[in-house]
Amino acid sequence: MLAVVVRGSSVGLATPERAWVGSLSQAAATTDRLVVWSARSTPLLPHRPRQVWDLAAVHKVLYGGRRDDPTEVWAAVHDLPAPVRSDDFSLFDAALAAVEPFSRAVREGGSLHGDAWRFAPVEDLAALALVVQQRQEAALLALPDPRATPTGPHLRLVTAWAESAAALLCAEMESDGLPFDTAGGTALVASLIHADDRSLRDAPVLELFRGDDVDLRNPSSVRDALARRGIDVPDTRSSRLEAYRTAHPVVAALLAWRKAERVATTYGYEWIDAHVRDGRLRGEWTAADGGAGRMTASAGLHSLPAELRSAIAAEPGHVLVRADLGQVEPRVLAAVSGDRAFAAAAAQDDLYTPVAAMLGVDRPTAKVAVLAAMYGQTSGAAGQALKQMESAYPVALAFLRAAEESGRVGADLRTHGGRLIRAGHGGAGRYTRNAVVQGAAAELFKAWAAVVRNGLAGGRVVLCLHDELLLHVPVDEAEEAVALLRSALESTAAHWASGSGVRFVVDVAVVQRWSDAKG
DNA sequence: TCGGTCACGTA
DNA sequence: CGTACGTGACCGAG
Repeated sequence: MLAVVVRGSSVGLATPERAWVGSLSQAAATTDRLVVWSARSTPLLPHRPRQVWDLAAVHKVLYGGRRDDPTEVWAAVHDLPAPVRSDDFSLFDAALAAVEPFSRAVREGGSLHGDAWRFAPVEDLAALALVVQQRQEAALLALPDPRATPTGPHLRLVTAWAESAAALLCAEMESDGLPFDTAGGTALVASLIHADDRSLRDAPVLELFRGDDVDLRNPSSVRDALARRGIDVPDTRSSRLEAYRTAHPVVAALLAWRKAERVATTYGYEWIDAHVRDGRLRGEWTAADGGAGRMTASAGLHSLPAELRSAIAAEPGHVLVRADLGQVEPRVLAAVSGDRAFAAAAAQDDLYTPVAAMLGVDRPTAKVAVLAAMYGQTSGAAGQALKQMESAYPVALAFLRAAEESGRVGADLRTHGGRLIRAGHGGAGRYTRNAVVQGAAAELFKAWAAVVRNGLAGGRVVLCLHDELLLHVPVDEAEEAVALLRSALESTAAHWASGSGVRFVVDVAVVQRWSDAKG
C-alpha cells in the first residue's frame, strides 16, 4: 500500500513503514496499490493507476450519508462525532492544528479538522490515509460475507476496490467525455425542434386551440383548455393524453410539440454549447448517489433521448462497443436472496420463460409479476401473479419483505456488497425494498466496469448507464474489447454471486454510433 | 429568490 | 407495475 496526497505542487507519500515528500511520478511508477483520500481530487488520471483505494468512496459504503471530506472520513473510522465544518473553526484551534497537526490527533484519537488539512505536512496526511484505510478494511471485514459459498477475497473488500475504481472511472469519464458529432448533433437538434423560434414552434398548436388564450408551458392552462373541448384529465402527462389522440386534433399536435420543446429546452443548442467542447460531450459524474449507490451524471447524460443518441459517434479509426446486461435486477435478486428456485430460472438465457412456466402464466404476465415483486406494487393488476410468486419463490419474496419491513421500522440495512442503506431516506419501506436490489445491481455493475477498465489497452470506458457500458476503442482493438466485456462479466459474477447458480448475460455490439444496433 | 409541482427523458 | 436519477418551466410565497 502506498498512500498519495497531492496539495498544490507538493506530494506526500507513505507506506506502513515511513512517510516522505516525493513526486507524483514516484507514485505512478509503484507496483503497490494506491490509497487516496479521494480519486477525484488526486491528479493521477494521466497515469491511469490500476488499483486505487478511495477513502471517500469506501466511507460512503460503510457509513452512508452525503459528506465524504477527510474530516468526516477520519471521524467516522474513529467513532468520533461528525466534525464541524472547517469554516466554523476558531483561529486558535487552527493555529494549534498548524503547529502540531496530526501526530497528536492520532495519539489521542482526536478529530481531524479542515484547517489542519490545509496546514499539515503532506506526508503526515499520507500517513493518516493509511491509518484510515486500515480501519476501513477492518470495519469491512467485520461485516458478514453474505455469499452462499464465499470464494476469493471477502466480498466487502471486493466492493471497496470496485467502488474506488468507480470513483476513479468517474473522474476519467468526466475528463475524457463522450465522442460527439457536433455538426451532426446540431443538425439533428434543428430537425427535431422544427423551428428555432419559440413562437414559431407554438403557432401550429395554438392554431388548433383557436380562440383560446392557452399557455402551452403551463400544465393547468393546458388542462383547462382541453377540458373546454370535452377532454377531462386529472393531469396532462403524455402517457395520459395518448388515449385522446383521436379525440381532438390538438392532442396529437400538443404531444408532438412537447417532444420538440423538450429537445429545444433541455437538449438544444444551448445544451451543446454548454457541454460539448472539442468534439467531446462532458458531464459531471458521481460514483455512488445518496440512495442505493447508483452512478449519476449531469448534463443529461443518463437521460439522453433515444433520437439524439446518433450524435454519440466514434471518432475516425475508432468504434463504439456497447454492452447491456440482460435482466440484471431479477438475476441480482435471485443471487442475493439465495432463492434456489428463482436462481434456477436465472440460470437461463431468458429468466421470464421458466418463471412463466412455474407460475402457469404467459411471459408478459410473469414479467409484470417479477417487477411488481421487486418494486413493491400497491395496486392490483398483477396481484394474482404476485400471490403465485409468493408460493413459487418464497425465499426471494421473504427477502424483499424483510427489506421493506426494515425500512418501515427505521432500521438501516446493507446491500449484498455491504453498502449501508439508510432507512427513512425514501417513503414507507418501498424504497428499501427496491434499494437492496437496485443497490446490489449497481455494485455488480461497478465491479464489472472496473475489470473492463483495467483490461482495456488503448480504449476507454466513456459511459456507464446502470446496466450498460459504452467503450470507445481503436478499430483493431474491437474484438479484444468484446471478449473482455464477456470475460470480465464471467469472472466478476463468479465471485460476486458465488454459489448462487445465477448466470449473468450480456449483449455486446460493435457500432459507429450509440444509436446503432440496439440489442 | 426560493421551494414545490408538473412534466419527461433514461435505467 | 414500481424504484431511482437530472433538468427545466412555471407557480406562489416570501
